[in-house]
Formats: sequence, structure tokens, C-alpha cells
Amino acid sequence: MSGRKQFPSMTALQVLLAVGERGSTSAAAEPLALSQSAVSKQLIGLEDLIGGPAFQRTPNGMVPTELGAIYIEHARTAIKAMEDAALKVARLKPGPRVLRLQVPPIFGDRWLLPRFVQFTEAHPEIEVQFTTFVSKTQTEIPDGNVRFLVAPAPDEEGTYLFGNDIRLVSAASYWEKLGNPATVEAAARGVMLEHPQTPFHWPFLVQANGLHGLEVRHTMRFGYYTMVIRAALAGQGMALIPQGLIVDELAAGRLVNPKGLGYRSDHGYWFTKPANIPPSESMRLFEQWLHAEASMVKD
Amino acid sequence: MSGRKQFPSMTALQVLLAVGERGSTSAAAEPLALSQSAVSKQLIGLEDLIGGPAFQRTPNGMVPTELGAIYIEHARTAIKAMEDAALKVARLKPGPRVLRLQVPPIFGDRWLLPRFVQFTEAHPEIEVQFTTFVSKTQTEIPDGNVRFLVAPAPDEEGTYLFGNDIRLVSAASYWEKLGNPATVEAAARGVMLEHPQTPFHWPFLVQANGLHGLEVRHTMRFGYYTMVIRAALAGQGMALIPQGLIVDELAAGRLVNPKGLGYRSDHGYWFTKPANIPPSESMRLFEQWLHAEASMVKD
DNA sequence: GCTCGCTAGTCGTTTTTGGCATACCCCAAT
DNA sequence: ATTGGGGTATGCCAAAAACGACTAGCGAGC
Repeated sequence: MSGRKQFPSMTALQVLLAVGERGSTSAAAEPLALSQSAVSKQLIGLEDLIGGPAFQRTPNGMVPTELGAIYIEHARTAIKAMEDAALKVARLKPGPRVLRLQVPPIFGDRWLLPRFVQFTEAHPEIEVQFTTFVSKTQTEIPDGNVRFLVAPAPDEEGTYLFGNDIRLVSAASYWEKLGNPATVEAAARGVMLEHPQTPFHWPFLVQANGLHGLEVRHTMRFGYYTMVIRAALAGQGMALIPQGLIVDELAAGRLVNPKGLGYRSDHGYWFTKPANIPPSESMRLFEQWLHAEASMVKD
Repeated sequence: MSGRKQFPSMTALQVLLAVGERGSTSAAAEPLALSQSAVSKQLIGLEDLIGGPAFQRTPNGMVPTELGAIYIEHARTAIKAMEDAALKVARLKPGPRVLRLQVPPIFGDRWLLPRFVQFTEAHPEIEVQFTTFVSKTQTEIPDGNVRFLVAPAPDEEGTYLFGNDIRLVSAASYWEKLGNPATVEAAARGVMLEHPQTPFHWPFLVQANGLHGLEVRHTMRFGYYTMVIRAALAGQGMALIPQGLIVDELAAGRLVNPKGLGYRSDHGYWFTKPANIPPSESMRLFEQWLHAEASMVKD
């Protein structure tokens, strides 16, 4: 009406979400395919535009301010709208069904995406769109979801992938600093790294090992589970992690799990989709591939 | 997860909406404060990105394709999300209440915005955010609306601005081409320019002049009312327009209304707001100014 | 044919973006 | 106290993007 309104750019919005999720500009840089410097500049530009800091810079990482939280929510809406538009258009085209898959960030980062290039090579004609978050305003329903569940709901179909095998892990240096505890009791001297909204908590480990009321010395909580793993790798404490997500780190010694301390969770990663929908050929092929890959986890 | 996704820029989205509303890149250029060339390039860039034409280029202007319609809808969601974020943040700040006003594009363009600089000068401390469209996903409720109504709903408060006085107008050249009709019957030889979703249609004119069943030779329909006025100015036909919106064009002779042909509509522009909400000082001052301005229309 | 309104393209200029390198900060370990 | 590691922000520079002025070409109307 009277000139363009100045809004944050799409890159800035993606930066905002990634920094919120990863906890630092340097950690956000990789999934954005940007340098830390570019991420920092985008964030500062956004903060100039919106009139204040989106994050508090703390020793524990970037913590969203109230202002930041407002913009994060609306950034999700805007980004999801663009994702939905692209998906809706892709779904109108003839040819193989475009797949939209809703995937938790950590599962995508650590397990699916590193393997996904194989699927792409085998099926270059199949377009897959990943999305890592849900928005209240989304208009396009995903074809499939990966979720960490006990079991799928009655109105969906699901197959178990992996995830029951939960390991208590830390960096080798941290474990050594704890005096190389050989039991859960001994490990209780450590700092537990947790994400409140995942089902990986110290009391489950305690219970599963036939102990009662054993408290861990300290618990440090993070807003995203990806940050839990980063903190464990950085030697800040111990974390409970599905073994399948950290196979490489365990093999490389970046994380250790002496004595195989851990427990068997009733939760696991499941691939779910709405029931009673005939699967497209694209979906059939993807599921076939996904299950073959998951069967190699052996948990 | 694997790099930034490439989405249309905020400028491109605003261009998409403006071209859809105005019907051409040249008409969209002014409210965007861009040149026609820049608008064209943004549109072509967007079309490259989304994989096809957003508009069909027709002699009657740009007509949205199916692809374009999908993106228009989602562009509204994204833009509105950004507007809502900015408004929500502004509403958290101390100081005068930020006003969000929902205004039809044509009312804003032709009447409110040209006058609004006066309000701004008188009250520089009051921030007003205009929005021209509604989105299903919006989260922030406007403080006030301008709408073309018979009367406000029971759950709102409203004051009449102007708009009952509807005039049959055209460019002088067009009226001359029709043989300078002095009556509604004679004018029926012409082409009627209409927007289906406004209450300004030829049969109302006929009825209000005590005639029955008199058909106009041809009706040309446009997707937006702003395009109706542009077509009338361009000599493409006759239009029924609230007199208050075209005072300057009538005075300058760019539009003519010989013999004062027209009718009195039961619809008019009303300024409405939710009832039972104590008005802020900002709103009180705005309403005061708005009513003073509207009283000068004298219809 | 001419005029007008329109779209899209070229060219030159300006602005923006992103990476490299680096200064600075904080914390933990030695 | 020093060192190392992880982090943020900034300067410099090159590349990319954005924009306006100008213009070619098209279609419609006269």
C-alpha cells in the first residue's frame, strides 16, 4: 500500500530456527550450509530489524528471549507456508508421488540423512521433502513420520525401526574424570545431560537396573535433544542415547559406553503413516529401503 | 537439515500479491515503491523458482494460474505471519497502543493513505500498521476495520464514514463514444465494469432508477475492485463507484458523471471495531481524526 | 500507420551476502 | 599464570543480487 514492508529474509528466518534448535551460531552453521560468520551476521541483521536481541548469549548457549520466541513461532509459520506451497505444487504434477516426511531433527541429522544419498541414487526420480517441525498452520499432511513412541496410535500404521537400546554414554575424557565408573551407582557421581521432553531420563536407567531412589549428582537440561548430544561429545556430562544414533561416535571413541551401561526402553523410533491410505509406489520403495537400513541397526 | 531451502524472497512474495491484486506489473509497481522493471524481474525470478508461470499474461491483465493461486494463498500466510510477529512485539512495548487497521485496498489507496500523512504529522508517537488482507492463519486481531457494509454486526461498534452515494462514471472519452447518454437507458449501450464481490452492479442502478429488466450491453468482470477503477479510467467502460473515492478524478475530469447518474446504496464504508473493548488513547485519537475527515465527504 | 499501455531484457550502479581471517571473551585444565 | 578449546562478532573483499533507466517488441484501438 505504501511501499514494501521490510521483513526478515527467508535465510534469516531459517537462521533463527536453526540457532534456536542448535544453541549456537557455529552449530547452526553446518545444517544451513553457511559459515559461522554468515550465521552471526544474519542473526545480528535480524535482531536489528526486529528491534532487539532474539537470544541471550549465555555460557550454555543461545537462549531465546521473549522477542525471539515470538519470532521463532511466526518464522515457523512462514517457512511452513513456503514448504506447503512447494509440496502442494509438487503433488499436482504427474509422475511419482512426492513424499513429505516429518522427521525429528536428531534422527534426520544422525541417521537418516547420512544414509539418504543411497536412496536418492537408487531412485533419482523420487522427490522427497523433509520437514523437521510441525506448525499449527500447516496445510499439507506429511506422507510419513518418524517418531519416538511406544507404539503407533490405532489410526495409523507403523513399523519399528530401532531405538529400544538406550546407552549411558559420555566422552572418554569425562568418563575417566568420573573415575571410570563400572556401575550405575558409581556413575551417579556425574552430571546428567537431559532434554526434558524426551523419554531418556536418569530414573529410567536406575529402575531398569533394579535400583531405587538413586539420584544423579546434577542434571543439566537443554531445550533440544541435539544439544544434549553435543554437550556429551564436548565432555560436559553423560547422556542416555539410543545406540543406533551414535554408532559412529562409539566406534570412533568420541563417545564411550563402558560396561554397556544402559537399559531397554519401551520407546523406539517408528515410521508411521495414516492408516487406510493405499501406499504410492514412491512410498513403497522408500519404506522398503528404510526398513532394510533399520534392520542393520540390530537393536 | 541439509542446507537452506530456497524460498521466494519476501519482496517476491509481496510482488506476487500486488500483481495479483493490481493486475499488472506496472500497476503493482507504485504501491511497492519499485519500478515496473524491478517488479517484472521479481515476478520472473519467482516463476523460475516455483517452476512455472504464476500468471497468464492476457490482454485483460495478469490472471493467476493454478500454480499462482497456490502461491498467492501461501504468500498471504507467510506475509501475515511476519506482520503478526511485528505487531505482537509492538504491542508488548510500553507506550501508545500500536494500531492495526484492516483496510480494503481501494479504500486505503484512494482515500485513507492520501490523507493519512496528516494524522501522522499530528500524532508522530502513534504507530499504525495497515493490512489489506485477511489470512486464515493470522494470530493478531486488528484494532479496527474499514468495511463496505449495510451496517455493523451486533457484536461490534461502528460508525459510518461514507459510500452510500454511488455514481455511474467513465472516462470522458468513453462517455462521448457512447453518444453522451443522458439517462440510464441510453447508458445501457455501454460496457459495464464490475467486480463480482462488491455490491456495485448494474441491476441496482436500474432498480434505483425505477426501471425494470434493463440489461447492459456487456459486462466485464475483474478479480479486484482496484482493477475496475483502472479500467474505467482507461476508457474501457463504465463503473459504479462510491463518489467519495473518486472526488479528485471527477474534479480533474479524468472521470465523468454527467447528469449525476447513480443511486443511493444501502451499503457504505463503516469503521468497525469489536464491542466492549475500552478504546486506547491511540484509537480515540485516530477515530476522532477519521470521522473529521469522513465528514468532509458530504454524501 | 501511429499511439498507448504493457512485458521483458540490457546495461550500469549500488547494495547485499557470504567466506576468510582475526580479535576478543569465557571456561576448564595444567 | 598460561594454554587450549569453543564461542561471538567484526573487518575486508569478492561475488551475487537488486534496482532503475532505457529500450525493443507486442497487442489493441484509432
